[in-house]
Amino acid sequence: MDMKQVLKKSYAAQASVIKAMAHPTRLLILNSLKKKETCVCELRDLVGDDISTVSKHLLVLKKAGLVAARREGNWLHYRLTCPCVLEFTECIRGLIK
Amino acid sequence: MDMKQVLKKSYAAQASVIKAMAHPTRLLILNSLKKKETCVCELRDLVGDDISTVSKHLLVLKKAGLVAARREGNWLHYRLTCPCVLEFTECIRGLIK
DNA sequence: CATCTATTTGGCGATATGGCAAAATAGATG
DNA sequence: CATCTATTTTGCCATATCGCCAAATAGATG
Repeated sequence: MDMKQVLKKSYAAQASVIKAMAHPTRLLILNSLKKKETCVCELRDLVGDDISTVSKHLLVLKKAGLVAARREGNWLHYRLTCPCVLEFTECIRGLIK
Repeated sequence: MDMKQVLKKSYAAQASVIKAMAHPTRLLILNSLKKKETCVCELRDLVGDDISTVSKHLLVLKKAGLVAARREGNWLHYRLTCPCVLEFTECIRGLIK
C-alpha cells in the first residue's frame, strides 16, 4: 500500500471519530459525561428525545470509542473514555464567537 | 430563551463546525493547508477527486469558517483560518492507535 | 418461571450528503 | 470584446442519517 493510501486510511479513521462527535445531542452527552458517569435514563431527561434515539446516539459514540458502559443492576452507566476530545471544543467556540 | 435552549443552540453551532471537519477529504485539505496556502487545482491533484467535488468541500469548510480564500490572478489560494482545530486530531489519533 | 424495569434493536419516512458531469462565472490576456 | 483558465454552481442519483414508534432483550426480583 502506497503512502497516499496510508494517509487516506488514516484520515478516514479520524473522520469517523469526528463524525461521531458532530451532532448537537452527542456533544451534549459528551459534555455531560465529562462531569460524571451517567445512566441512559438520566441522559434521556437531559436530552429530551425518545430514549431509543438517545440509545442510538450512545451506540454511535461507543462504536467510535468515545464512551464506554458499565452495568450496575438495571442501569447502564456511560462514561467518557477520552476526555481530551472536549478540549478541542474550546478552539471551536473561539471560531464561532 | 431558557438555559436549556441556549445550551442546545451552542451545541448546534459547535456541531456544525465539527461536521465540516468530519470527512476524510476535508481533513486532508485542512492538514495540507496547515503547511501552506494552496490553490484549488493543487488540492485537486492531492485529493484526486473531480475539481467540482473539491470545490464543494472547500465551500463546506469556508461556510464553517475554517478556511478563507485569497485571489491571485486566476488562482484562488485557500488558507487555514484557525490552525488550532488540528491540534485536536492528535487526541483523536491517540484514541484510534 | 413470570414479571418488571432499563435499554437496545428493527423498521420506516423524511431529509442531508457526496460524487460526477455539464453549464455558468470571474478575472486575465490577446 | 473574444477567448482562455481556474473555479463555482446546478442537477442528478445513490447512499447515509435522524427521529419516532413498536418490538425484542437483559438482568433483577417476587
